[in-house]
Amino acid sequence: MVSKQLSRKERERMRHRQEILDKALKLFTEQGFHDVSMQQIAEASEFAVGTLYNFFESKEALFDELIKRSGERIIDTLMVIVEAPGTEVERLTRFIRHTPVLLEENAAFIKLYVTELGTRGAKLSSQRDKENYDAVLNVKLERLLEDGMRKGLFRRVDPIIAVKAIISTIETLAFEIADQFDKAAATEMFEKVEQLFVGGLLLPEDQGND
Amino acid sequence: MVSKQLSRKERERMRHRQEILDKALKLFTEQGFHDVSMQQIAEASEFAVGTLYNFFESKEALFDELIKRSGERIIDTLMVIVEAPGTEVERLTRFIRHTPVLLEENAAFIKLYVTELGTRGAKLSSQRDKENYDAVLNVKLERLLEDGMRKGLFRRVDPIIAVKAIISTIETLAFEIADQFDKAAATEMFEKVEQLFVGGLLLPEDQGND
DNA sequence: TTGTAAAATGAACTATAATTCATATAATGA
DNA sequence: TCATTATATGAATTATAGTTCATTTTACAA
Repeated sequence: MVSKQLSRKERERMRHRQEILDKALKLFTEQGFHDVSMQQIAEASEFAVGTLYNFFESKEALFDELIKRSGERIIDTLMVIVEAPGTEVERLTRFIRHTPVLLEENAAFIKLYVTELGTRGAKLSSQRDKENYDAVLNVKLERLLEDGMRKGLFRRVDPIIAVKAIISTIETLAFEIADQFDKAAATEMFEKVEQLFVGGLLLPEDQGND
Repeated sequence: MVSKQLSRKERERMRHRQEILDKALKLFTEQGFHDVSMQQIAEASEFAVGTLYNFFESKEALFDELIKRSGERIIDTLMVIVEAPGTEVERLTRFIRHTPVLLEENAAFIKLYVTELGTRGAKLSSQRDKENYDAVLNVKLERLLEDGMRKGLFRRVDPIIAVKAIISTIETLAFEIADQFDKAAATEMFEKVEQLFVGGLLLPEDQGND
């Protein structure tokens, strides 16, 4: 919000920083946090190990930055979709259908996010961030379902369980196809997810509207 | 199948082996594969590091054994349930409802299984075993759903997606509660999962049968 | 051209942890 | 009791990887 005028040098530095992050993301995605060494990141980004430490406090700090950057962006996007105008059915539908777009733009990152921080495990400090994001998103989705039920759009189910089912399904499938991403295939896949959940949550008399 | 008559010495050795596995499981569950050292396992099981290597080729071999033992047993149990007699609705219901029982008997192991090998990641050699088990189980569940759809019991959805949704939801929730397991709470939780999926998959006219 | 500061370097240091193996201990049976 | 074998031990070895820092290189302005 503040800065706009960065000197050439500063911009250069940002670019270098980003290059390191990009290469690190690729490696972490392929091999996982533990199995990537700073040496490897240095070689991949064509800097010396020492240089990495000019940019990042530690290996974990580098990783955290990776998570924070893209993680926040993705969660923000989803948040906007969940809160957009429209009926609960429309909003839930859009939420599920948006996954392929996210995947297209962030395939490598999403794979990392899901592998290292996905609904399980708690090994890294950035796990905390992830949990905070998720908590907020989950609550919003729960509200969405509750509202939908109140209005008689959705069948009555436990909203907490339903949200967890939806999120874990999306994460799992997203992970599976993040490698060899194909937009058409992904779109088709998440339309089926939508059919499963929206079709399943919708009250019988409302089915076949879409 | 073969052995029954083990000498006292052999039995003793098996017991020691099992003690090591038990302590290792506990540690791996709490801290993850990478963050547990052979030293720690040695201390916990009250053997020397060298002794561990008399029982297991390597740290990874120890881990693999852990996965293989309980993993096979659990998958076998689930397989039996999926293939038991009854309508598709009953079989799917029993499958989902059986989770609390599994959790009760194998809380620590399930947590490990899900954390280190859960639907994501591919870091350890035992991942291969896990994938094989899962593949077989998934196919059986897919058949179950297909049969149910053919008979008009279930709404028509993509069975592959549906199975992945069911499995990932169960795994995620199982992981969440494996720590502080409470039978009653777990039972209630998985009844809700059942309502979500079975209630959602069931054709409208059949709802309210159970 | 040259002095200074910023950036980059990578060998060396440190820490950690898997694995080995010469040695000690215990069990067994003649 | 003693010889033999199996089992257990843990210090030493090896390997790996995160981190540091004295030195070099580069960028830039006077």
